[in-house]
Amino acid sequence: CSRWEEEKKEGGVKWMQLEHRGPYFVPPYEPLPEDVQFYYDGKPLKLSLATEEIATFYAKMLDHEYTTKEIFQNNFFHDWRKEMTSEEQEIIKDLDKCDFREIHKYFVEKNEARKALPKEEKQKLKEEADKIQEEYGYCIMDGHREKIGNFKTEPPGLFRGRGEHPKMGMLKKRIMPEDVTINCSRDSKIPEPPEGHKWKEVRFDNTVTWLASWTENIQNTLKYIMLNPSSKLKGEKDWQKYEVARRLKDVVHEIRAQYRKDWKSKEIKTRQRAVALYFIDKLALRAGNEKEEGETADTVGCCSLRVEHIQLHPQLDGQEHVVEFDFLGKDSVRYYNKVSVEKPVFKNLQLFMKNKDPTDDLFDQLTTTFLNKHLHHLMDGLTAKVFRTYNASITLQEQLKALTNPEDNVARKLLSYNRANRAVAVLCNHQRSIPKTFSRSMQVLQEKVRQTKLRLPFQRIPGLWDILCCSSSALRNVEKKKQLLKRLEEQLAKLNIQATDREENKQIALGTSKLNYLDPRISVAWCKKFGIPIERIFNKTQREKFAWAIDMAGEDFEF
DNA sequence: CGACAGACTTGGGTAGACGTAT
DNA sequence: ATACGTCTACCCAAGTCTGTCG
Repeated sequence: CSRWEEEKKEGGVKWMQLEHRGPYFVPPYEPLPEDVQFYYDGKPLKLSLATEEIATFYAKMLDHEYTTKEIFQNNFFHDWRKEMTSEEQEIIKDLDKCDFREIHKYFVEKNEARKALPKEEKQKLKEEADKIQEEYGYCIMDGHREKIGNFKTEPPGLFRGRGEHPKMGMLKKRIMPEDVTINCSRDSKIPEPPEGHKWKEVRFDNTVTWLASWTENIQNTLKYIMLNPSSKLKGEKDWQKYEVARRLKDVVHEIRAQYRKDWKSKEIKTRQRAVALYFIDKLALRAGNEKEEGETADTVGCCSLRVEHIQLHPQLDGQEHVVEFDFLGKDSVRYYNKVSVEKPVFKNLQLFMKNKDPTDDLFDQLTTTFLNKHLHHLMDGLTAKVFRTYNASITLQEQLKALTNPEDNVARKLLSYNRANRAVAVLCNHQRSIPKTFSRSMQVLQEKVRQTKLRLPFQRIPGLWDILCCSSSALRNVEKKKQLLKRLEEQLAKLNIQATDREENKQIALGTSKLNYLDPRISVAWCKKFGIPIERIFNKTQREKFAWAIDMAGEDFEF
């Protein structure tokens, strides 16, 4: 455990020593060959270098649906024109008259050519990439060599947010060393900017964890280069997060009693806070900070729910006091759920919605700051998102307890694990789009099941072999057959489990909860208790990220 | 306070590495 | 050995929450 339990630093200090090479910059733009042309109004037009580069961004995206969106086109064209020479601006006035198809074709072919490269060439490219990773991908922090999460600057291109993003298509500019702030320790070997360039700033701030930062031009916010999750720094933070969630376990009953009381408060503000907290606790909703309108896609969380996002049904499908939620959450993922709530919650919701327009805030008196202030006062370090961590982890633990049968084989136990994981993913609304190859690969699996069944001989005639048993050689034969049958049956069971698992997982993403919400010590303990090798549930990256938990948790760990 | 900047976690999508079946 | 499907690593956007400033 030593690595995870070294000395605590005071006063927000995150490290004593930090040395690194700075970011790796994406290579400069390579002009198109002479014979690849852009056409305007049917006629070839030679573009200036900067204009051409931006044209290639658009050309590369031609077969994406979003280039057909008006917002995307307008944003792109507006930003593109800004970078044009005045001569180009004179000519290029209508995006519809721009023909990028030849450029598009050029990149498609270039891509295919790269894929078709001989093995040795590919090997060479990989070695070059590895060399860059080796040189720029690691830093020294307090004497440990640590992997960096993202050591490359982001390449220029066209911004594509998620959902109906008002800024889609805008030009994301190339990051230059002059944009980059370096953070490292004063006495370290300070990274050299690329030849002929200088850094925006070099600072020595050991109260933050980032190695470099720059401001991106779309939202005008900072981007950082930080450590990989496998690092000690990130691991300790992660551990801390779960310890806070475990402390919530001790007081959550009091908190629940409190918000039930608050449903009847004289203050509307208090009632709103109590109902919102009920949703955050029961449904694992996100806090829902307010966002600047028009700057991002229209998505909401709990505190920013609007009247139009819920419908109240006094009765529905034999249940009472049903709230029907329908809204776009983080990443514009739809949250749709019908929940039977306690009567005072229902009554309060009716009250909050009275005389409001659909676009009015449901919790008009509530902000995340106000909610979190209250939570702070209930428990040290408590914020809205801790409820998600707590409920996810406790659900996994309970589900594992309920679903795991010690008599089961490994495959069955793993199915139980995945089902427990799935229960959490459903709770947290972690969805994915159905994989493009899903139905085909499902068919392939079903066919395998069928084939295996066909190979099962005599399966429905028990005792047949006993009858056939009349000589010693026949006996040996029968023994062989029995072995074969057993193998086939096991294989069949395994395939069936695999098929079930895959079908149930069609629209559910397990990764996010596994990586961010489930205390890994629960999984480690489960593996130890039931003799499952840890590799069966955590891949290499996950084992690296959760090294602290694998080190610490015994089979009797309780969240 | 309320807006805003800053720092850090959480999120889905996807290219391409990788492993497996044929 | 190769084709093929799966999984991982990476990408970078989009959240949460804290602190500061006027």
